[in-house]
Amino acid sequence: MNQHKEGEPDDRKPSRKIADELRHAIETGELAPGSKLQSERELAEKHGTARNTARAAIQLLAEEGLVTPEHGRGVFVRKQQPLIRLGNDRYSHKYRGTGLSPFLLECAKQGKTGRFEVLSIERIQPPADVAERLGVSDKTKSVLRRENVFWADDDPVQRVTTYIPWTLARGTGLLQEDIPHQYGIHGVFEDKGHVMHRIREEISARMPRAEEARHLRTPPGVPVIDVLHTSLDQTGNAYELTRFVMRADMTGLLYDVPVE
Amino acid sequence: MNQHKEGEPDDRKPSRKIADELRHAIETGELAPGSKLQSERELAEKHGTARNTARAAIQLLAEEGLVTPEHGRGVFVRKQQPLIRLGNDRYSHKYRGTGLSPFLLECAKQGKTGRFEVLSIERIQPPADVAERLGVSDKTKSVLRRENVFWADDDPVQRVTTYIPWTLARGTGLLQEDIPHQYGIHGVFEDKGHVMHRIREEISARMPRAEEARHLRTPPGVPVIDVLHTSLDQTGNAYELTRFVMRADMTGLLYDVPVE
DNA sequence: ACTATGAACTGGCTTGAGCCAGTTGGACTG
DNA sequence: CAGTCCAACTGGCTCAAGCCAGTTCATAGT
Repeated sequence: MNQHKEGEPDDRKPSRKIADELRHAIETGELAPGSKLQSERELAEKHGTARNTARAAIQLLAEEGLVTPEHGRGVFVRKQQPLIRLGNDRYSHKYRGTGLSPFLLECAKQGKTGRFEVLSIERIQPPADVAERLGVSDKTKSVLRRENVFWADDDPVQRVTTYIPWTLARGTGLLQEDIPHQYGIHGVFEDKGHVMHRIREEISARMPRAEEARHLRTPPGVPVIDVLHTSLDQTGNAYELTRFVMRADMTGLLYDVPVE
Repeated sequence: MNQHKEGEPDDRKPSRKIADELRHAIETGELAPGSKLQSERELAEKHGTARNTARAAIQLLAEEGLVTPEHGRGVFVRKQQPLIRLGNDRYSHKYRGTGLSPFLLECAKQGKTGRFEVLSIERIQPPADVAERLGVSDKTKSVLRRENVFWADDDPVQRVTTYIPWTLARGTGLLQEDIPHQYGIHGVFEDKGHVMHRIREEISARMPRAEEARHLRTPPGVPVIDVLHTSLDQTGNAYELTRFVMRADMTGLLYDVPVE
């Protein structure tokens, strides 16, 4: 149980020592996922340290994402749930016109109820990175922005922001809230001569901004995956851009693509 | 500068108040990337709090990835560097046999010197997820594992672990340390009748495990991107598997793929 | 011109005390 | 029996003090 070799002086800081011991117990399954740790006060007494020190140890584990403290209840070993995997096939032709949403299908596959919520639909001035990728030169309120949040049961899972050049979006009904995200809108683009031919997705990960953490209710120690998606038509023209900000503890990505 | 509305009582915790003020200064550019914050002791005195409280504020920002404390030097606003973007075209035929490595090319593009280091090459018993995806049923030391670390200048950037069924790897020279990662090895597979036809990549993000944080020297508040790559031949057979663990503050992914 | 020393700064970590705010479950009340 | 209330638990946060360990740089000694 104790990590240090006999004979050698153990010069680890007390907080690290407690953290190492707990981590070891978690990794060996001695502390099962979902189970409750000893309370801060108990840990402190057991190791002969101040409560602050036990607390620091727990924070170390929380930062690694191993553990989630819950105010008034205790500290729990995080159980990693199966990820909702969004694949590049979510834009596949096979879904077009079926009314099926890959996100909702994935939720169903895991016995969860998926839904989405429209935060806002506005005609705005695009941020620089969006304007650049959409090739929008005139910046004055030239894009339609639609902001959705997707839920699985009672957890917000991803925030989806779609940008569409206003010239494409005008008079299409895209302002209506009952169009289920981008899965229902691609017909509109085809009517205007833009058939989705390729997609380009720039992926990065980071800790959530304060506002994103509020929206997505991410526990501490959970990063987000940030996907900047661009839809290209046959001529390589970008006609639609979507930014996904996804909770990394609930979602993942899957690409199954040909080698070119 | 102060975030709270006049007249209303400001019931934010002192640590959050300090953090909010600093965050605001960072977001407005008042505190430029790379610049040094006031010391913990100064911040504490300025806000009339204990040093612990100023310290807690800084830790909040560090968890968000806005700031990096450096022992003995100070706390600095993190400057986000351009990401080294690895695309799905890194497996493209255009690189085959050229000796060019997309990773090293990306480094060069940013004026950095890329190199790689071989941690280990061993014949081992595969972990369950690897065995499953490779379709290896006999688990006894049936795969070759090769572990590399890629560097850009003096920063470790990604840890790359390649698994190859031993039946494929035997007698191929893959045990040699001077083969530059997987970029040089695909010819071997073609000799054995496995031409790379599709790739399948499962992507997730998380905080680094303690050991990964040591290897990659990730500052606190920096997650890793975890990519499980599988190479498939014409018959859909998985003949090679590679796991990338990448520092999210230095690397990103790019997929430019056809819609099928 | 070089090197060694050390003071004065930085963050890292701990102590032990206290109060606040959610949560839980049992006892008491209608 | 259903509800209310409260004690005892949980983590959240703060204080004021102290010591340790890196870093930096001016100064003193070669």
